Amino acid sequence: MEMQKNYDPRTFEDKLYAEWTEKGYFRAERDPAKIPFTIVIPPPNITGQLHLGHALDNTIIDALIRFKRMQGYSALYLPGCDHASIATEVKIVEEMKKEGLTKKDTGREGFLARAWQWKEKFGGRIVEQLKKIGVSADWSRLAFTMDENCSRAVREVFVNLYEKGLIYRGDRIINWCPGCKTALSDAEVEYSEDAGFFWHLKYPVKDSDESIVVATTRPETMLGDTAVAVNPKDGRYAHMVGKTLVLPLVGREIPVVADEYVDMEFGSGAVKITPAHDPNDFEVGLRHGLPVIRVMNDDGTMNENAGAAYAGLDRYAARDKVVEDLKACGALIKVEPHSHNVGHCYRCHNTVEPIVSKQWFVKMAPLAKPAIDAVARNKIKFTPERFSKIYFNWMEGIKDWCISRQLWWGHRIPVWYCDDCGEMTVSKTDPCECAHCHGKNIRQDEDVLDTWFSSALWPFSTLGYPEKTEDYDYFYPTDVLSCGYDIIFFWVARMIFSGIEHTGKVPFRDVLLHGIVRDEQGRKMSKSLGNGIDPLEVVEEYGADSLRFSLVTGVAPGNDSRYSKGKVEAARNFMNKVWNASRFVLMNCEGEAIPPLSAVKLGPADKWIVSRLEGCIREVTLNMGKFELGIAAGALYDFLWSDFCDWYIELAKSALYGQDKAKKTATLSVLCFVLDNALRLLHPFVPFITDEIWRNIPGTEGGIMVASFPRYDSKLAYKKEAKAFEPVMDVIKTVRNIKAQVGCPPAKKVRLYIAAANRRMLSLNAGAIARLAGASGIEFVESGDLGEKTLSQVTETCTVFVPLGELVDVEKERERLGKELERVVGEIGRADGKLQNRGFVEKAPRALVDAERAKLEKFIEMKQKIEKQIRDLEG
RNA sequence: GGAGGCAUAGCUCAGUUGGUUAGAGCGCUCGCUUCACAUGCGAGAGGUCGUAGGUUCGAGUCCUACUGUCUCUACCA
Repeated sequence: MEMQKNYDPRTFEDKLYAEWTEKGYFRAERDPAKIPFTIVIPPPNITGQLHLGHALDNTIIDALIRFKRMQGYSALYLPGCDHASIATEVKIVEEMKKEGLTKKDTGREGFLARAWQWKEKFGGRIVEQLKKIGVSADWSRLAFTMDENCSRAVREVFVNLYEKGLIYRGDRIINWCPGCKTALSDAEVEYSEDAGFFWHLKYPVKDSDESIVVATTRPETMLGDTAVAVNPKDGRYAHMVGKTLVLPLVGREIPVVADEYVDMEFGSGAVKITPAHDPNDFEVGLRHGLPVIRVMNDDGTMNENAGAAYAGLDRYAARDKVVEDLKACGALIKVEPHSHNVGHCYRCHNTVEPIVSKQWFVKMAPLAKPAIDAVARNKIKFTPERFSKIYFNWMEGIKDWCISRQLWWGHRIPVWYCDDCGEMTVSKTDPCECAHCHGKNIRQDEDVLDTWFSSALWPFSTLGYPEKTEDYDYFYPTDVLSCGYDIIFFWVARMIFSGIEHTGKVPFRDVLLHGIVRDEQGRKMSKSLGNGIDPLEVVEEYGADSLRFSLVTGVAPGNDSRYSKGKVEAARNFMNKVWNASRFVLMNCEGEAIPPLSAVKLGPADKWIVSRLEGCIREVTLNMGKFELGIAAGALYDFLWSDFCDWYIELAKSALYGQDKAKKTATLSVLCFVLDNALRLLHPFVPFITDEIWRNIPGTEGGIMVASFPRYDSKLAYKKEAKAFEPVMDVIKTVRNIKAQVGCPPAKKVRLYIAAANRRMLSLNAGAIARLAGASGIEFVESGDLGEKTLSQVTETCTVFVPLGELVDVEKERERLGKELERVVGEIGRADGKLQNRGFVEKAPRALVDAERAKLEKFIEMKQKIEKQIRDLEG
């Protein structure tokens, strides 16, 4: 094969991917002779395109899958996409808005038709993008959260949970997004510290001069107040409990109640109670049988319960008017700035409102317990381990999960209401009559399920659940779940309790978490900052392998990382290095018969590199097993660049260009052996370049991705021999060092004298030493008494002497040093003169004076060194 | 309020169960158009491992406190 001088991934990546697909390398077979290894993709949303987070996800997973596949497992990487109910719906609504359309205009059917079109377009695009980065997923099993299988699983799970009493419908305080006009789960709310105000309000006691002061950050909610609460232990208010207050503006009479919830220390110690618009107040309301008065509409405007003066006003306009009116009637005592945490919708970022609403919930306590146990008993292991604490923390305090969404795109809730008898029919299949009265007047619930409800089933719904399919039997439970730590709550935790509840098994044994890929300055990538990186552009410029390698190198599990062009360039340079080392090996193999390693006699250098390779195989294998991909990749980088390229290839040149035919053949055999193994080790990380090169190595057959992963073997460790070879490298390094110290060009040939206790290894490799150190000849001596001036340096095993005359032309060197000394002395004079000048020292900026002093010191030091060099030269 | 991460070279980060002289990439300095590669080669400079204690024969690594910083989580109206 003719290899180009420079690595150019564009010439082969697409070609190879097509070939892999065509040959069916990605397809996972249910082979009873093999052990299955399964990872399901964290399904990307169909909302847009791939970002670096996906690239990282998929690089990690693909590396693990390729590793296991090469180790002989039946490795299944199961790909798919998520319908992303709310996220997609928001996007489609935005798109429609540009055309002047609303959901009302299209109606449910029309909207869903549009959504499916969207899915076709963007779902397909994501798949193409994943292919571009080399993902070896089994595309024949491509799944979608709303495809037939997954939808059936959703129905099955919903109905089973309902029948067990673990799904219920009720009026509860939920997070309402007035932008998306839907309920949200707790996990879907993002909090941020926003600047606001604290309004202190005075509520008068009925038929009395007394009053009670309460404070609020949301004054408009006072229109829905149905009580004021104080702590039962609070002596200040003991006499007030049971009295009646008159709610300003509204005129409603509300009681003063005593409740433990109230913190006596905070504020005035009295709290206004708005059961319909605050989760804590709702609980207080339940305990005291208070009315629940909802004063806000779904779109964030006030409703008729708020009173004629406010009905129809937006919540913020209503707030202003309420404050103004309270002020006018003297009920507003004071206003103070107050910053507090405000919840925002994770999709549209509007401020969410806690609102009482009739929604569907999953009862979490019974589900959380076994899910906690599974991790506590190590049936599921988090990597890094610290995330199990975060998981426990969340699971132990978990509240019921609000699963209904007032959206259209998603799995419609499988509940039908009967207009005749008023009963509910909950069914896995669409019923045509009421299960209770058999009436035909049934309507399906309008709402859909939280998108994470279906994602929670992903590891088994994609494998055929609830059917007991062959895939399910063979591949479930899956092995590793890898994703970013930012979706532990949304996804990982829910898969764990769902898997245990519905399949009786933990859905995976290992959870491998990675961090967030940030921008060069450490900021999160986001649309609003415009600092996002399109992985496809990186692939276009540097190739998929460089992107993949840069994403996993120097990164520890669970830690955030920064993307930078520099890192990708470093990875690209490494690819180029591998490319050229391979080119060197293959060029030298041309026209030669290469015997296997076992058929040749290995020299010291050969055993050294084989030993290093063995160590590398060991390190890579063990670290892949521990999910330490960064360490594994780093080990490969060092081995290939330093050990193989910088040392072994250079050492090999003596043999390759020498006269000893057997030695040359043995060297070629070693070069091929090491390259073959190194490429196979590297393949999980950088699949394209490794395959492109590997197939050209003499003796290899088929594609590298179905070749076997190298096994470490202590027979190849050659520990003693590798150690014995080190003095050779020490001598070479020492000579180079001496030359550099005196400014002798590395290529200039010098004679060497070596005093060593053990000469055998050094003399055996004299040719290599001469070549790599740039020596014209090597002579072994007993001591340093050589009868000529030399520079010497001591290594661990010997002393190296280089004749001074060889290093430099003494006359020329003396001249050069003289000039250098002259220059430095001049500089000293200049700097000293400046510093002697009082005006400069007193008036110039301090930093400038300091800098000048530093310069002077440096030049004086240089002068001394040069003078010493001249003295040494004179002898 | 609760929890967790991070703090190591100028910058970005590795450092696996505690164990020789703490590493890499980029940047910097010096020298190289050496026949695989200038996307390169050789040689360097640069670190009191955040602070203070403790455990240990031995601490970047384990423990405690503190400082700085980031994140998650709950929420006090």
